[in-house]
Amino acid sequence: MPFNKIEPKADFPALEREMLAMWEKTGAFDKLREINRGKPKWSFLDGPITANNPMGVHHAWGRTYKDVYQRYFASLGRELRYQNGFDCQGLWVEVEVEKEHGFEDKKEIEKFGIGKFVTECKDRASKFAAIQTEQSKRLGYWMDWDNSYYTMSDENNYGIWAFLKKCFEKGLVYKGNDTMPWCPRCGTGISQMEMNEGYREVAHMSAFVKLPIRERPGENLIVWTTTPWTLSSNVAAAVREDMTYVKIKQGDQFYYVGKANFENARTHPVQQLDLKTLPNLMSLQSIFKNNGSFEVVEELKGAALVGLTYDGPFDMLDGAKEAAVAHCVIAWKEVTEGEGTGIVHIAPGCGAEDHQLGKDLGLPVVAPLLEDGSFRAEFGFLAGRKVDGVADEILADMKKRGVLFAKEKYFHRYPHCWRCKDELVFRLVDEWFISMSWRDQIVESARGAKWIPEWGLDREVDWLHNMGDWMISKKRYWGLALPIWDCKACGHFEVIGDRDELKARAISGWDEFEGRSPHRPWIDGVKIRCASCGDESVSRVKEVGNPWLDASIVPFSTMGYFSDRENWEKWFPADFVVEALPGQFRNWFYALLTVSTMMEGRAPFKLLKGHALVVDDVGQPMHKSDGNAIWFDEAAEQFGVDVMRWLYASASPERNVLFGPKHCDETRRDVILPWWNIYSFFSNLARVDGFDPAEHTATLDQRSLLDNWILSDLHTLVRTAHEAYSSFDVAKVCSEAQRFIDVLSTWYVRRSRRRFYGGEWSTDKRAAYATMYEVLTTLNRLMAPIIPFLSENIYQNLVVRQDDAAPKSVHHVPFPQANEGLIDESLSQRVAASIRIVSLGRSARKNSKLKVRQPLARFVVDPGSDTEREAVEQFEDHLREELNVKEVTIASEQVLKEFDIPSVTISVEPNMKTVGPKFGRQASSARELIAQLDGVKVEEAFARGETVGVDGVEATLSPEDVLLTRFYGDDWAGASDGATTVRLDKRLTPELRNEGLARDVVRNVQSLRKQAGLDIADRIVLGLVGSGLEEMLGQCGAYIQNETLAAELHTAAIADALATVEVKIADQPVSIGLKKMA
RNA sequence: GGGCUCAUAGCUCAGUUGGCAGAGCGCGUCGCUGAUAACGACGAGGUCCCAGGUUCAAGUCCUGGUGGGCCCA
Repeated sequence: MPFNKIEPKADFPALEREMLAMWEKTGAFDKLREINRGKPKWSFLDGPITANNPMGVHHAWGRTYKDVYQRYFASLGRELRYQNGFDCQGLWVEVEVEKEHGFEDKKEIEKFGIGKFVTECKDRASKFAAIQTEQSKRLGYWMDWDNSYYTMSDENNYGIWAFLKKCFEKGLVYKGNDTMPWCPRCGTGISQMEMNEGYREVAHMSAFVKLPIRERPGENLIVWTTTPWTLSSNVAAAVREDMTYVKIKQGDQFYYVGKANFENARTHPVQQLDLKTLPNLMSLQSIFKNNGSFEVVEELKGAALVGLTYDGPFDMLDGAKEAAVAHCVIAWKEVTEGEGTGIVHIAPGCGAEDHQLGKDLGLPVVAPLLEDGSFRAEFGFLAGRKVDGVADEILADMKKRGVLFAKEKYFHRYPHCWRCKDELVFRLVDEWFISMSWRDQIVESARGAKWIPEWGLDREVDWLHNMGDWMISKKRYWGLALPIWDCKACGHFEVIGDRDELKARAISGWDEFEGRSPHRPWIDGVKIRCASCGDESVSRVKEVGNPWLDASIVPFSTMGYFSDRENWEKWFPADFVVEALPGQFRNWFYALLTVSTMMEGRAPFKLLKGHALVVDDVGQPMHKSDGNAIWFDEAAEQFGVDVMRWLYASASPERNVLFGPKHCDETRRDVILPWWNIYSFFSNLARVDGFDPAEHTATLDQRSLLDNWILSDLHTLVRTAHEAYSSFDVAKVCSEAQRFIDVLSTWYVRRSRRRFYGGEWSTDKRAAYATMYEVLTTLNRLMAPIIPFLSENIYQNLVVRQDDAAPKSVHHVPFPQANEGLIDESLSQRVAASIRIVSLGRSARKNSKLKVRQPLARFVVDPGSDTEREAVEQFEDHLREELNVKEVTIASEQVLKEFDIPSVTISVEPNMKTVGPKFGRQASSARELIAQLDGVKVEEAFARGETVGVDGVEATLSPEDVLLTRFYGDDWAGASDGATTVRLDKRLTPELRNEGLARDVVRNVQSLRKQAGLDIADRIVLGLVGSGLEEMLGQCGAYIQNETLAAELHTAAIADALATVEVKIADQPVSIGLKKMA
């Protein structure tokens, strides 16, 4: 079948959709799996994507990597699992469902019904998994989409039970309490990892509060807080023993504060907000001044205050009773001289550090808040009030009672719920934990895998060492049902390891549960008998599990660990995992390693590769709320996914990728379009010429030097691509391929173009076609993992249409092997040299304002190396044509004389690479002295085999120590680069001048032909009117007629011209007119 | 507060064992005109963040800063 006619302006998104449909119709993916079935395995483990929203462009980076490497290993004949994962359970899904219903808090969920709510969460995850599946297909991501894993599956959930049971058996599961960040709206604790993501800068009304010292009437401590509600739970006041404090007298009262704190200028600790618009903070000193005159009466060490007792601000509330008797000044080394008063309000029930300190010192804990962030009944006027609305009232109340010293609006970073954006509070809660006492084992697992980049391992180990015990519970609804049955009667708890165990242990509720997924609320009805006290109403704890558990059991649950161990052993551990780096050290990677170490004592992957983030055009993180996020679908249809994939594949993995229209355009222009242009150039010619790849072949010795060169470079590229792909460095494949495309376009095709024109199938034409065909099909296969659509489209035309026996998809073709026999390093170097010399020639022309259109008599090359000399000899024709000269000559003494090339002046520059070591300490001064040498004399001396001395220094110069730069006479245009010098003869004979004029005329006529809408083959009558054209026409008339298909050439205006134009040629006005031949 | 990391052209980034500061984009000039809304060439553009130090020689090595980013506390 003939080759397709290729439109130069391609609609890539449309082309991609066509290929998608074709794959779908022909079952191309299934066919690939069939081809590789039973072959050596390559195990990829997919980190599940959160199935809660449609994909953004940022998801496409990681997925591009996943698909690229899968396609590469498939092309090597490896069997793959192709299993995609969806992360389904967790708060983020709940939040969206809540939003849909407009729920404000957990009460509304319970009113709505946990069962209905959980079902909707499930449905939402399924819905977006389906949407993401379609989007992933559009990305060209080849996966076994009917076999994706879902973290909400029974297999996955029961798998986690098994893990937790193991932890339990080792005594690592415990119920703990801690003061932790809590989201009052979501009614759940926020883990350390989650909190890191939620900091925002906000203003709070802060309070300076008086604490009257019981032992010393009239004397007060002053503490400061940005969270006045915590004052209700104050237990102690902390000072640093070695810090200096001042005692200040104001009116009839005395106050204690830190000396440095007292004197410090204060600032808001914010970075993002516009600092100029922030109100200034008053120093503590100024705050005193505001209250009237004062005087510092004494300086003392903090130690002098320790042990004093004081009256708390809310001792009258029932809830604070226990603390009231305990109020005392304690020593704490964390107290600072920076912000605050130097005396720190300690509320162990309202702050993590406070809680730790309280534990250490055995202080009572006052926990004032309920789950929903409201005050407990024992807190008097605050009872039932939500914590986020009481600051003003608390301040007003303290003011009324005279214990408020001052208040002030204060801007700072404060943690917020990463999902609902509400402010977090610190709250004392019971949660379930896995002890990390065995962290060293996990570290060992981490070390057992290879990490790219290498520092990833260090980062992970660092995290593992610092990580506290893993809080695995969440007081929510949609998630793993923690398999912990906790006996209310005796406090004994146990972990159930799987469904069968639960069935065996169940004494009630099983029948209702049977047939349900192990989720709330259905699982909650199953009761067991307490193994310790025999109580028969032991229920599961209410909590659900941390979602990172869900994602981390997958190396086991998805590979058949619990159902088909033999199969599991074939795929575990995974050969490859690739995910975005930031965050995952403390999330998925951490959890994966923890679970897998518990289950099998080793990492679940052999190699982990990480990459950075996708940010917008100007480097800012993409956020839906900032309006700079780009949805995947939009980008896919605007730029095409091949462009997107190339952009991602070519990016440096450790650096954030800037994604935006500008960068997509750049990628398209730099890579996709040049590649397409080369391809369409070939296909269109092949179509017209009736090229048949089976028939029009060429042996190596029938091919031209250029052919052998491009084949050499091609196979070097194949070799490099293999190395790069298999070391997971696709960016290198991209950069090398791009370099190849560039040289293919700008040299091979450019230089070979004419070989494709003309009718007969000469040996040379066959060679050109055969070579081009091999280059295109090979390069196409090479890039197929990166740009699967475009390469498929090209393959269908270049191969499938020509050969019925060929594999039906480019992705079924084995990856090409480098033919080392075709690689000729020295030929590549010679071609590179010829390209360099042409570039020098162009530079010389440019410097002397001699346009390429003007033919010149002679190009003289003084080669800088043997390679260049050979290049000039071998590629003389190319040099002549590219530079439009009549002759190319290699410089020699005889040549210089013969063509009257004047002696040149030469400047001398030191080559510091050799001069440095040789001159040592004197190198600097030598450098200047050398530059002043007479270059001609230096060159002559070298020519005689002598070295050259430099005044004032001892060593002498050899040829390799200096660079000599030549200057050329009036008749010559020259350029030099290193040791290479080229010269162009600037002298124009009348014949040369005429030829130049003729080419000017031709160019203008061609442009006029195009304007007039003539077909390439139309013949014309041409009229030229202008002074001084006769001689030129006499010499070059035939040439002009030939080039412009002018059957007639007149030196008079054409009477009924189709088009005319007035131009200037060699500064002379010329009128050109033409009409179509009848 | 501690650790890691980055800082090079207007932009995005290379720069290996220390040895004449680079690429692409953008910009400017020009060319080509049967790859044509395409393509090519040439050019301009630098306080290599700052200050010290080592060295004949520092973008590169060392020390200390400044400024960004990430992580931890």
